[in-house]
Amino acid sequence: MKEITIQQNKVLDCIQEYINKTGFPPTRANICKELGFKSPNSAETHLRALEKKGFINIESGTSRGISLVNPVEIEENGFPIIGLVAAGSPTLASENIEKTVNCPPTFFGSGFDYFLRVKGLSMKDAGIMEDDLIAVKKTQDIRNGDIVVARIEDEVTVKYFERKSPSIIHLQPANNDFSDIEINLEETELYIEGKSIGLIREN
Amino acid sequence: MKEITIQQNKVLDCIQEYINKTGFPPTRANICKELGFKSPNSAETHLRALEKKGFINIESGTSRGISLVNPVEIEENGFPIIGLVAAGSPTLASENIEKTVNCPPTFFGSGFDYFLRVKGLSMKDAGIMEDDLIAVKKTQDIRNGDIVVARIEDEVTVKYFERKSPSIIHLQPANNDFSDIEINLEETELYIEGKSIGLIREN
DNA sequence: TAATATACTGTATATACATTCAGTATAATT
DNA sequence: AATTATACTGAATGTATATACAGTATATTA
Repeated sequence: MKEITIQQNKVLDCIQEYINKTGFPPTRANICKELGFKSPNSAETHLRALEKKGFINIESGTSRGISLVNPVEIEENGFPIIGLVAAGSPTLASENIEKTVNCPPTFFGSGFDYFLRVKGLSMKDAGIMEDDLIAVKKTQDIRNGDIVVARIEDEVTVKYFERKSPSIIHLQPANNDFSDIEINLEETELYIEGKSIGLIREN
Repeated sequence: MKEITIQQNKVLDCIQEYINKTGFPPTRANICKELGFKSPNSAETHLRALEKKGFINIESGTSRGISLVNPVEIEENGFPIIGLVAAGSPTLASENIEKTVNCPPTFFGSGFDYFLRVKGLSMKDAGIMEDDLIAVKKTQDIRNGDIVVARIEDEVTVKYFERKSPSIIHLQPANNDFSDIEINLEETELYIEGKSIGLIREN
């Protein structure tokens, strides 16, 4: 965005205030009245300058055809999106972070830690589709039926959690094309990264 | 807020969409073009009715002097959640708003207008489950395969959109337990409230 | 039965508005 | 020294726009 002069900034502010106050943009005459100009051409030339510099759009031949070009919102501390790779643990290392999503920490009721981008359709019948973002809360407080992010040896997967016995865990997909994974904790290492407490889909 | 007729609701939606699209309110002629009216007075009378019922303000003698009384979505990045009721149009009237969700307007790429809480499982195979919140963008720019919020006569539903011929539209569920809805536009009134551009699930 | 609200078409018109042209003047570039 | 951007006044003009008026028609309310 190019430089802006003091007068042009006044005009830009004037437009913003006018829209906030009335709900629609000002005419040239409105701007003149607000800023004390005596000729509509004073507003006109400032508007042309603002358009040229990319701060506003002007719809030609249209009354009040001014629209603000909103600058990109400031990216505050958002939540990271982590890609779910077939092998490897989803770490918060920066190289694994696709981008960050700006939303309140309490977006899904209780707090969560990161978003995980889902690959595959193994949880299709639970309404979790390819490329969905599941909100993951890092916790070991897992109950039967929870959707968990589990790491078996080096492979990360999203499944329903079902404890059959103290040492036998079933990880169940929500898709008939996939089979249950039975894990004997005495033979195989299982680590629960966390559980899904919400979902976002960007179409 | 008083009752609103279907036609008046169309005009209200039209105004909102126009502002979203252009940044400034429509003229009478703009509304006529969008909704297929042939006389500017058609828009005029609807506007007067909407003003009388308190949905809009009209600044007399002013071009494009229409302002929305209830621009809920502008309030601090809060987007309203509207319940999907079997009968009736999802309006932004305050009594229909469950609560508001705080998230950036560009959360799903392009802008959207409100969240609709989904009832039933007719879009189950598209990963849309009961009580999910779909992000609805009010628009008439619909393409085959889009997930739309449609109103057939007085019933609101979420389905895939498929235009079979200029006057035949299929609304397809994503669930084998449900059947396609075939609509002949010459016999049945169909109004597209908007399309789904994203989804949020709160577990 | 009369009155009112809804839902339109169609014509007409005063004016609100965008936009161009003609100037004046100052400061910053090239 | 010439050009360009900024910062205005003032007048003129075509048209974009609001809005009234005249109809037609149906449904609802008092």
